Amino acid sequence: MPTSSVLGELPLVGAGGEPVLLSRTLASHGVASLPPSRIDEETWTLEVTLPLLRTGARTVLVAPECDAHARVELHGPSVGEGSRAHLFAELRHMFRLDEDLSPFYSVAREDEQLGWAVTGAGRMLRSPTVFEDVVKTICTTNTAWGGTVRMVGGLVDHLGAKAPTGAHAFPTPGAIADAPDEFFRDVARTGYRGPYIRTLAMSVASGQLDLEQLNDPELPDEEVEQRLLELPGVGPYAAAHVMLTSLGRYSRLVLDSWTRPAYAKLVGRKTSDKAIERRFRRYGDFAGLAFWLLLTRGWVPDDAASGGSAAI
DNA sequence: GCGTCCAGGTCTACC
DNA sequence: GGTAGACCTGGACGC
Repeated sequence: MPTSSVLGELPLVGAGGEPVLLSRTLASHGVASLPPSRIDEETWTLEVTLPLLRTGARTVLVAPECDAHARVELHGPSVGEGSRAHLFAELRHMFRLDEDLSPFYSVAREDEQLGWAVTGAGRMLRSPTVFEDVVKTICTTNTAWGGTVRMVGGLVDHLGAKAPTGAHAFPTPGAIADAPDEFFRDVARTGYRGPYIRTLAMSVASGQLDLEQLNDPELPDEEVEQRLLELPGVGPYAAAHVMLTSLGRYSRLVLDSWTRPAYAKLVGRKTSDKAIERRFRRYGDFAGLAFWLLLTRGWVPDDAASGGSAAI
């Protein structure tokens, strides 16, 4: 076990003063658990390796402390105040603590199927960058989950900056752009997705493409979706997934090989995509989030989601 | 152990 | 605009 020290507290409260459930946020979607993150579903802790501002990376642990905040621990040697502030800024970004989910909770509170969510569910854990989330989402397309884990793990373990713990951060666009064809084919085994990921990384590394601009709240959903669909390897599923899990845009429904059967099981019959979209239209800008929450409620036992300290 | 088939989402060519 | 097939890998299955 690496030596560790307490770095500080992460408040579990949204921008509107609404509660943030650590367990629900960590279990918000599968991509959140891909390297360089690791989620322990016994203790509801997040271990993640993040790049520092200049060089290197550090591994931090976010653990339940009480309903009001989580405890943040640093693995390995201590860091200066600048790096500490940077790591906290990254964690606040990942937990979307700048987002006010109160408008959604106002809708959910009136809905018998979603009322349970107002205690702090619905907050999607995101990566430090949109680039990371887009690459990970491309790695989820047209493959089994094991393949996604292998591809992302390959990128992280071989191209990401190394922390003193031996763990690696997610690689920079430049590191991915510089990787040879053989790496994508023989190591990460990304298959036909290799050229997509590399082209994307080259565009971002060169400055030709700024994916982080998609965080701009002034951009309408339609434009965000269009810009995502223009990226190599990103189709309707991937665009909806990035909008939901990374960009805080909840209007699009993620319709894929898991959500369609899961919804069919829930309602007892197969339903067309258009019919599903019609049924969730009443949730307006939160249609995608409502759909997602209905399908994933069982991912966290209700007793584990009842309070931050309950999981200890 | 080997070969075959299938699932998975996106892209491209074709109608 | 809609459709078919290719892309690539891992897993399941039969022999």
